Amino acid sequence: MSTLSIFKDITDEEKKHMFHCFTPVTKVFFDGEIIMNYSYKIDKIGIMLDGKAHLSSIDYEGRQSILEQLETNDIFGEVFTPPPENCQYFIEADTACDVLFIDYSQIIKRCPNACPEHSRLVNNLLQMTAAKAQAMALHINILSRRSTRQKLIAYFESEANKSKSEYFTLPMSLSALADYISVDRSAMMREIRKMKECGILSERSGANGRSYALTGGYAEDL
Amino acid sequence: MSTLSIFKDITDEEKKHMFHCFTPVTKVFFDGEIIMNYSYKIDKIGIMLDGKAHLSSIDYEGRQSILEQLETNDIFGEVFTPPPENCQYFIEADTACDVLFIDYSQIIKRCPNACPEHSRLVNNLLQMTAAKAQAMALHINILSRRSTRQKLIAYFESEANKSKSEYFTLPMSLSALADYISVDRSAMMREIRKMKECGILSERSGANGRSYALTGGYAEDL
DNA sequence: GCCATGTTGTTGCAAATGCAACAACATTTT
DNA sequence: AAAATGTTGTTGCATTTGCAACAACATGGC
Repeated sequence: MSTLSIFKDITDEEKKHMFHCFTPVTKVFFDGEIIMNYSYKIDKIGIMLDGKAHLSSIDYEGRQSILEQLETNDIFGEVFTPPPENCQYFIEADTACDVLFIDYSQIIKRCPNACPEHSRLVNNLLQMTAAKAQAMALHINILSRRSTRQKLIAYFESEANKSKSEYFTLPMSLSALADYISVDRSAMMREIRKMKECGILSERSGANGRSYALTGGYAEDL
Repeated sequence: MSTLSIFKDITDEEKKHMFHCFTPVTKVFFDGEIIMNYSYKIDKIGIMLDGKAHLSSIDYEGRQSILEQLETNDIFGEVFTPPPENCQYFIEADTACDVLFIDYSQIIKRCPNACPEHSRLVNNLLQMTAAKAQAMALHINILSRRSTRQKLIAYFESEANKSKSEYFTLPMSLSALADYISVDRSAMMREIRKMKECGILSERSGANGRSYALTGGYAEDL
């Protein structure tokens, strides 16, 4: 897969020209900072140029869910993820982050200059949005499983696929994973223990933390 | 909101010109027909010109989920919703459907003719993909609720918002709704009954079927 | 009419889950 | 070093949920 980036096929020279059409703003955030607070009617979209963050939801009862994990070249914004009522959505930096902000309306309005860089940027954004849809589809696939074990297996399978090796390291803490798959953390821990006892999940510790692997035959297992 | 459509701001004359860049195919499907079977590596995207359909997932245990409801001007395809392993995905028509198919690769490749209609089409597709992301975000918001009641409330709230009236009619059967919110149908029926008893949900029958309404105070209710 | 099919509605029961509460441990701050 | 913070790991218990199985009803085809 060719690297997906907002400025793919756009040179620095062309960028300057493009900035006549809209005025992008870059900003740096530190670990733990709130990058964007989803109120209503913000039409700015964010592009993660570098760093990691996540989109959290907190409902009126204080329950937290992790809706998205954001890495380099991911996009975010209310245009893609409008918050429902009674819910607070916000992007929180997990590392230092470089973020580019653009007005969505400026992107999709018909460019009066008809500049080719503009349309190339829209093309890139389409691809990044498609990639976002893929990430969301994976999340839906996981959440639509009816049991905690099935959710874990679906998540672990996708991680195993990404890592290309049998073992994979989790990109987040177990607490965060529980929020991502939307189950109670203690229930998830209990289920992970059971899966280890059943022999369908194995864990090992290495230099760079712990890693896990699904061990064959879990498909047939209840 | 301006109507979102694949050919927005593109005249019939321009369409002909555009067809030099890529070769769209339209096809008609009948109620119940399979519009697209997601195997791997199909890069065609579909645009629902008219009609309704849904994306179903069936896992290796035969469990069915409804991942997406598709209406006029919605888009679909593996580029947005790649199927995981051990899972079968397919689009099934719920009514008669007119569908337009385009190769995704033909859309995103740099247009050698640099035709303005092409970039307008990409612009439209970006907006349709953003709309798709919004629909998926809503689904994730519903599925991330921890109890059946919370899922139902989240779903009903979104339907109530759409209908602008207090009462709303369900766009699908209760069986399909259970698949969409990923809970057991009998458990869902049980919960709906309890919600009616509690007085947080009311149902009425009219000429065009049944409609429901959330009645105040459900937020505080356990 | 009759049959096949699909939806709605219900129940019992075993199992899974959420919740609350706690302990052990690691990491960072003061 | 001590304190504060966050993660991992555990348990008991009440409740919710999934599952299987069934009945009532509507719909469409023959």
